Amino acid sequence: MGRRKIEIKMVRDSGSRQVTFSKRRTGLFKKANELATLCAVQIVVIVFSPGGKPFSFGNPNVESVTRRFLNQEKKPRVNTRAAHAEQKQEAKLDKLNDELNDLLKELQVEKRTGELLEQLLKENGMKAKSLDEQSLDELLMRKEALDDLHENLRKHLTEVEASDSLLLLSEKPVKKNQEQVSKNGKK
Amino acid sequence: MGRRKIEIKMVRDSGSRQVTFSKRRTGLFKKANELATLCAVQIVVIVFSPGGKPFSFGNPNVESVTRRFLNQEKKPRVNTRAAHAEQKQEAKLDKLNDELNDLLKELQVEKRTGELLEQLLKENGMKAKSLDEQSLDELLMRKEALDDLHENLRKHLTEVEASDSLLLLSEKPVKKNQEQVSKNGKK
DNA sequence: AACTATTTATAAGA
DNA sequence: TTCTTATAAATAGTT
Repeated sequence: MGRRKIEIKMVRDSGSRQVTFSKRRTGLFKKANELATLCAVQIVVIVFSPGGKPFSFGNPNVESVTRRFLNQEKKPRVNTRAAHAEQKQEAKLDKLNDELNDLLKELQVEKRTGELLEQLLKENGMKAKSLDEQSLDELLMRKEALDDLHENLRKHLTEVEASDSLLLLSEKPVKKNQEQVSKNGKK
Repeated sequence: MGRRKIEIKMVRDSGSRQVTFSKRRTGLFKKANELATLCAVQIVVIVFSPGGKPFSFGNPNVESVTRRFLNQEKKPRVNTRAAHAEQKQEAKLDKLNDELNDLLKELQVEKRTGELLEQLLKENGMKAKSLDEQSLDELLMRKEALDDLHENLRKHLTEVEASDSLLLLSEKPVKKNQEQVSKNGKK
């Protein structure tokens, strides 16, 4: 049977998802290592498994490359100084806050779905009857709507962040001889 | 002539090395994005080109994941005078980030519960049978674990809000859009 | 963990 | 940099 084409969207089954994660993490790290070797460049890959366990790869190591990235990004400073930096700071907070709100929204939807499912399950169990078409339909529709929401959220965040997260990070301070352009360092 | 096998060692010619870098960087970021999408995980890739130019990809963003990783590694805090304000700001960002991670964790649990319920529901519907003791037990245990997590999250959020979060959020003005200057690539 | 049928990635060449 | 193409590599579904 071999390999089959798949859609790039979250793998539903958690078991399969874990397997996919393991396989692809291995492949990704291998690719990262090849790139580092072939081109003699510094690289870092950090990924948290579905279970929250951290995995990382770094050439020559995670710390130094991360530090280089965080530090060198503060050079390209525009001259609006404090005002500019502050604006970026706000933008960053806005983003984190937006993410929080989006997640809260999604969590709410997820909980409602869970409640519905539990309810259906209980009724079904009590009556020892099978589900009717309507319930299944509603269930599937909710599931789809939820998946779409999640997908859109993820895509959106990736798009936005990928394009200017660096810019935001670049505003990071660390400039000692500057009054107080607080930002975040790595902590 | 198409693709040919190559040894994984530094490419001598700088021109070819740059070409190889560009192609593989694109491929690597694509893989990272697929992994993030397929498994709904946080990931960061940072790489410096042969010319020293930084490129990065992050889901949901570079900073959040980097912070999460560095935080868990536990870092000693360098501390000096002028760094006070900066530290404060940093602490706020860390808190927001922690909230984000907590929510992500809860969402994950919520989804797993949803999966389990859905599965049980389907099986039950197909077999037209009632739930067995074991399934109910597992369901209840999951419910409890979820409730505990939720409770902890609530406490945490309350704590944070009481101290800084609200102040922080209220401080920032209305969200203002800023043009995105994509300095270094991501894709 | 292995096994493969296929899909993807990519080294060369233009 | 972008495209084309022959092949090398990665990997989804199974066992």
